[in-house]
This record gives sequence, structure tokens and C-alpha cells, in this order.
Amino acid sequence: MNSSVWNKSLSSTSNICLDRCTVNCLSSFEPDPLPSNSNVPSVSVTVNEGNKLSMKILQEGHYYSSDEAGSGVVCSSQKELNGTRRHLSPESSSFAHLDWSLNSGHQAKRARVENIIKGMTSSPGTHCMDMMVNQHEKMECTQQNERTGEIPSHQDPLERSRCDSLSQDQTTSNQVESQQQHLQQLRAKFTRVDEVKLMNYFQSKPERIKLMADVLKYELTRAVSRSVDSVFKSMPLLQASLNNQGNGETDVPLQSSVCNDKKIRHSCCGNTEGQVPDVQTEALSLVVQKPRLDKFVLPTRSRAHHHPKPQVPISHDSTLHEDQPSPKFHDTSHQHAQRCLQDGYTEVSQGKFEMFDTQWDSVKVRSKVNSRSMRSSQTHTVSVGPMLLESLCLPHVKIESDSLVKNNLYMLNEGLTMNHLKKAKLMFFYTRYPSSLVLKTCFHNVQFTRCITSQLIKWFSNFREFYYIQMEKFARHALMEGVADVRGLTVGRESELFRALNMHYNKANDFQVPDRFLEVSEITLREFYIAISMGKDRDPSWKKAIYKVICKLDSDIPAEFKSHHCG
DNA sequence: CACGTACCTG
DNA sequence: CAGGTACGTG
Repeated sequence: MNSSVWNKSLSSTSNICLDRCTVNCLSSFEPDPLPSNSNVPSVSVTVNEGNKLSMKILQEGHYYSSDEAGSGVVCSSQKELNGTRRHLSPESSSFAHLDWSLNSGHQAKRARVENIIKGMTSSPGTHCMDMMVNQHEKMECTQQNERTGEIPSHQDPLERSRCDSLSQDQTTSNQVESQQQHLQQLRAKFTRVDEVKLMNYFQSKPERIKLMADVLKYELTRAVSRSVDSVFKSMPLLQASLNNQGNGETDVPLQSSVCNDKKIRHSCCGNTEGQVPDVQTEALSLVVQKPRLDKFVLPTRSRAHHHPKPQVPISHDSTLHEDQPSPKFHDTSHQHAQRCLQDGYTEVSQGKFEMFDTQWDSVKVRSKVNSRSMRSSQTHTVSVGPMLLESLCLPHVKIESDSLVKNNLYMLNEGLTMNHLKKAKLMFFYTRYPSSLVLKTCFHNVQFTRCITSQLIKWFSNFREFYYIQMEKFARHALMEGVADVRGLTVGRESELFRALNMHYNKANDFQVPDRFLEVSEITLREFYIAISMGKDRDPSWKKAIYKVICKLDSDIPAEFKSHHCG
């Protein structure tokens, strides 16, 4: 899937947000049946931050393929989300990813899923709900009619029952069954929903959204859980690998992976053979249960740009704890899920993903050498429907598409996330020239490869570049303004220079910049001012002297940055 | 040669 | 911010 298609898909996705109040007003929904040949965009519903229901419409023709990001879906509440997770077996929870591309034995299944997805996306009039349900039902219970393009017919009760029996969650089966009966009736009413009409319908009869939402909730939750279960149940090889996880060969957490082909080609990644994995490979961490904490730490992530926080001292800066849980986030799974959902994430093992991602290259190479490698289990990815991916609110779903990666706010490259970047920027307030040791100390949850190290160093190089550019700019400006004495050059929190810097390194302004940084900034500014005023800038390497001064002004990184709970 | 850095570019 | 490159250092 090339980037243009992906972008096309993105651009053709429109969102309609309904606040929960509106949703709750819905009591029933009886949309007009769709004409079977109508061009109907598929619709997915997601819960965004602020408990907004977001409906996405994927125009026909601009569709996902299995190598594209999850889009779509789904949970209408944290409770729902938790309900979904309960269906996951411990095995599956430990299996962050399955890489079908690495297992020829799973090629057939992979192909099936891809077909399913294509069928989903190219089936006019197919309701996303049905598509999703059918996707996993097909995976689990049938292997036929996957590309009919027909509207998925509801399974007969017997088959449904058989499928349900696969669920290991007996405690909820009764509840589910009764729900099923009710929902089955409802589903029959809008098997073919013209989503455009649906939207109009919502607008005209908002009181019926609730029922629709409920149905969607149920179906999507079920689809998610089943898909996950079916995937894992169908991967005995991975089960074996899982069992080997505990053999002590590696203490590295399982992680989902992201390595777009561009990155894979990156020389420092140790995978330059041009053996780009199947470009449709998606990595999906399906871990939804608490991992064994003695083995790895389940992180809590939130988007760096989410929820601007009031300024808080570093010691209380939760932003530093976003990649791994802080003590205060060692809450119950429900609370944790709530937090994650509030942040737009599900309870997934981001940390495991991150750490895996950092190992992506070496692991992948090993996997190619020996597919039975224990560690190969870490590279297994699974191709699932895009809606499913989004239904899991997976922030770490890594798709090998340049454009997608660029659009992936959560993931930079080589395992470093936006939160890592944010943390690095905050660290810059203390150190402009961090040593590798410091970096490793502060990013201890990152598996340091040469690539990762270089990346972090590159970040700080970029930070410095911006920093010095600003200094030079303001120094020259001061000279032009006629500032005669360097003592007139100060850098306070209200100064333009500081604002520019703060905007760059602390955009959310949720971090209390240490006074020392202001001092160093002032010194730097004055150094530039003096050098320029003395005409030293005629020397091509005139800045080096300044760099030499500034590099000695680094401070120690506060312990908070080195905390094991600090992402 | 590996690594770190600065500089330039997109 | 990342990629590429050049340079200096060990």
C-alpha cells in the first residue's frame, strides 16, 4: 500500500462527533435498508478524549488494506473496554504481536485476513459493525465467503453459539447470550445501513443514537475480543514461543514493533539486506492484561499533546511518567483503563512495545536466521482489520508505511516515542550535551542500540541547533537594537527569547523550567552578543568557542528523569 | 574505523 | 525532526 492511497484514505475519513449526552438520547434506531448496490462508505465509531463519540466514514474506493492503520472503532466506555479485555487469555496478553509475514505457515491465514479486510472495505453497503463481526467470525468459525462482497449475513444461532463457546470467559457468557438475542434482532434491522443516511438519521432523530451506540458497543467489543482470541488460538507456534519466554533467554519485554521499510533500510539498523518484511505487516500489541510485573513494567502512555497540564514542578510532572507507570498509576486495572481511555489509549503495553521496537532490527535478523528463535516471538505481528486496531485504541500500532509513520503521533522511529522526545526536550533544560551514559540512565526503558543512541544524540543536536540559532538571532537583534552593554541582556521568563525556547522545548508549558536554564541562556546570549560585537563571526568557526563554554554549563539531570517510573 | 558534532537541507 | 555530509577525535 503506497502512501498516496493511505493519504487518500485518511483524507476521505471524516469525523462526526457526538457528545455522550446526545448519544444517550438515542433510544432506538431503525434506519432505512440500504440498496444493495449503493456506494456506501463504511462507518466506524470511536470514543475520543472527552468521551466524544467519533464517527468515521470511509468513502468507498478509499479503503484500508491490512497494512494500513487501524481506523475505526470503538469502545463507548471504559467499562466496555474492560469487558473487551476480559476475553483475552493470558497467553494472548503475553503476545504482543504476531508476525505472520515471518511464518510461512500462517501465510494462508494472513491472506485470508487480508481478503477479509479487502472484502470489508470494498463491500458497498456493508456496515462496519457487520464487517468487523464477520471478520473475526470468519477467522474463527468459517473460512468461506470471505470475499463475496455481499452483505454479511448473520450467522445462524448454532454457529454463533459454537463461536461463542470458544470464549473462555464463562462468567459473562449468560449475560452475553441474552444480550445477543436482543442485539441480533436489532442487528437484523440495520444490516445494510447507508451510513450517510445514518448520519442524517442521527441528526434528525438523535434520540435513537443510544440504541445504535449500544449495538455498536456490543458488536465491536465482541468483534475485538473474538478477533484477538482467534488470532492467538490459531498461532500454536507463537504459543510455543510464548512458553519459551520464561526460559530466561530474554528478560526483554514483548513489544510490538514498528519499523517502516525506510527505517529498515537504515544502515544503522543492521538490516540492510533489502529484505524488507512484508510491507503489509502490521504490528499489533494485543496485550491487554497486566503483564507480569516482575518481568516487565506496564507503562501508561498518553499523548504528549493531550490534556495540557498546569505548570507543576518536575517532581510532580506526570509527563515524565507517561511511558511507564508512576506509583500513583499503579491502580486497579479498571482505573488504569480509565486513565488510558481518557488519554485516548487502551491499556496496552506500550513499554513492551517500545522496548521491542528498539530491538526490532536485531530481533528481526535473528528471526530470519532462525524462525524458531524464541525471540522471534517478539517480532510476530498480526494483520488485523484496521478497525480492529483502532478499536483497541492501540497507540503503538506500527505500520510499515512512510506516510503512516509520519502521521503516527505516537511513534517516531526506532522505538522512540513522542513521550521520549518530550522528555528529551525537558532534559535539554538541564543538559545541552548529554552523554550516552546520561541518556541511557534517563531512557532506561529503551533498549539502547546504536541506532537508538544515535537518534537520541541527534535529537539533542537538533535541540542545540535551535537553541544556538535563537541565541544568535536574539544577540544580533540586540545589537541592532543598540544594546550597548551585555549587562543589559537578560533572559527572564517573560523575555521573548525564553518564550521562543520554551515554546520549542516545553510547548505544553507544563514543565517548570529550572532557573539554571535561564542563567545558561543568558550566558549564551551574552556570549553570542560579545562574539558578534567583536566581529568574531567573520571566522567560520566562531561559534565553537561559544559551544565550548556552554557545554560546561550542563547541570545534572534531576532524579525524576532517571526514575524507573519515568518514561 | 566508530563516534560525536555541526552544518545544511527538505 | 531526519537525512546526509564533513570534520575532529580517539
